[in-house]
Amino acid sequence: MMNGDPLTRPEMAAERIAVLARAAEPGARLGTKEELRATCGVSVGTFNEALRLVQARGLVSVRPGPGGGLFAAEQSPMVRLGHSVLAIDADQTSVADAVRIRNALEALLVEDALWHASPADIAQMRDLIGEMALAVDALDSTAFTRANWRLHARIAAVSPSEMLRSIYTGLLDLIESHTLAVLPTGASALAHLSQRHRLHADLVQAIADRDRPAAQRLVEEHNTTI
Amino acid sequence: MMNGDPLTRPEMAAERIAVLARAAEPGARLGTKEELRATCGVSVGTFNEALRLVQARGLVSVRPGPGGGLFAAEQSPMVRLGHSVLAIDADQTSVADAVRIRNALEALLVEDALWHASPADIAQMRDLIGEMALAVDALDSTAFTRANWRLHARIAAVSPSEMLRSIYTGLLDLIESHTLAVLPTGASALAHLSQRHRLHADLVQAIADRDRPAAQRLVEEHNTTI
DNA sequence: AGGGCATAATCATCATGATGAATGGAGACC
DNA sequence: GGTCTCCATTCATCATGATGATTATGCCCT
Repeated sequence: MMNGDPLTRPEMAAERIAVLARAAEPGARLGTKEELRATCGVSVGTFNEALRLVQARGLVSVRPGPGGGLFAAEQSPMVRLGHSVLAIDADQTSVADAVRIRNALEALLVEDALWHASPADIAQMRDLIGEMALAVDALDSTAFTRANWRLHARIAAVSPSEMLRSIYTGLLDLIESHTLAVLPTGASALAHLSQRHRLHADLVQAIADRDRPAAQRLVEEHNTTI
Repeated sequence: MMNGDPLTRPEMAAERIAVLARAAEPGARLGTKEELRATCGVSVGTFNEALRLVQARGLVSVRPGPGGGLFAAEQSPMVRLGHSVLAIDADQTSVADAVRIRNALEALLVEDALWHASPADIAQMRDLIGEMALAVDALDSTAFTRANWRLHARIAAVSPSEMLRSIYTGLLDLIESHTLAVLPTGASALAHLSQRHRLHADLVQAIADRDRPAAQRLVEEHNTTI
């Protein structure tokens, strides 16, 4: 199933069905299961496995009864978006891309936090700022980075937009999984961590104060300095 | 498979396996197919269908031989991102959200176009600007909007970041599928379309001139006026 | 014309058995 | 110790048959 692996028989059959479904008008009848199974040249069980795969992708629907069988379905736009993300070649993906997109979305999330953050939300953000401060004191840049990510995830959680949250936290996850190995250490790290901590504390304060101009300035600074 | 439909037997079994896989450490052995099939309480064929589903989601891997069977896999971050997008409840998704996220990404794409657009790319953008002009003359706001979307898709296609392109065009697709029914008509539309056309033509000119400040100003204007 | 019923088509799921391939581990040999 | 072979384990795919559910259509009755 992963890029580069040879396709299993059900996967090949699924791809065959997908090609037929995409070439048809939405709602068009593709044929009975038996007819399509013969077209794919696989056994009944293997065909059923393939069918599960293409149904899960929203490409076909299946009906019993006279005139029944397989019908081309139109993937909903959300499903298309999900599958286009799944189809991204992981080898062509850089952390820099993810960071860049994430930074573009940061401003939206802070905007949402200005409007939607409750006192309880802000208290939790402050807890995380406290954890970041402990990490600075301990000169532990790994712990600092982790707390920092948790702070950003917490800010994101305030947004009422599920789509925005999902995309953002997915990107954060991707960045996390690639970044832990290259964290700065040493005396210069202390100044950097302190500065970074200050920036985040000021950001949370701007959210708590509902101070949009300050928040926007801080996001801009956040996104243009590492 | 869609939200709200009763789960089929293979889907229920797949969910059961997914729960087990997520609860385990990556790489941990979950058991033989036969053991897990008994746990799920389904027939062999149904279990195999379920297994295809969870394998496709990157949650398990399967090995033959002594000590073989099912193993918990760790979804790659890209796969997690794709599935989190797939899991977004379509009923909770608004076009306004999609537009907002798309606008945030627009600046990145224009930035990429400034650096990566070839003369051929720019010529094609200009063709689309020409189509938009024809639509203004014909007072056809549907055709204008379509040409406008194609222009944006064309600008996006210049970006070397597959991730950015995929997310952006998926959002554009989502916006397209929801928006066609509410386009303005009438005399006021002419002034609006002309202004909008002018804005896009200036944007393409800024890209062609590699004029970053102008491009940024135009994106900002693009994103703050409808 | 509308509603209900019967029939046929088609699918969802179940059950069973078989062959060939892939894998890991143990034992034998150098 | 390293390598190779053999054996047992386990899976991938195939084949066949069955039952019960769902669906569309046609016919009959009111």
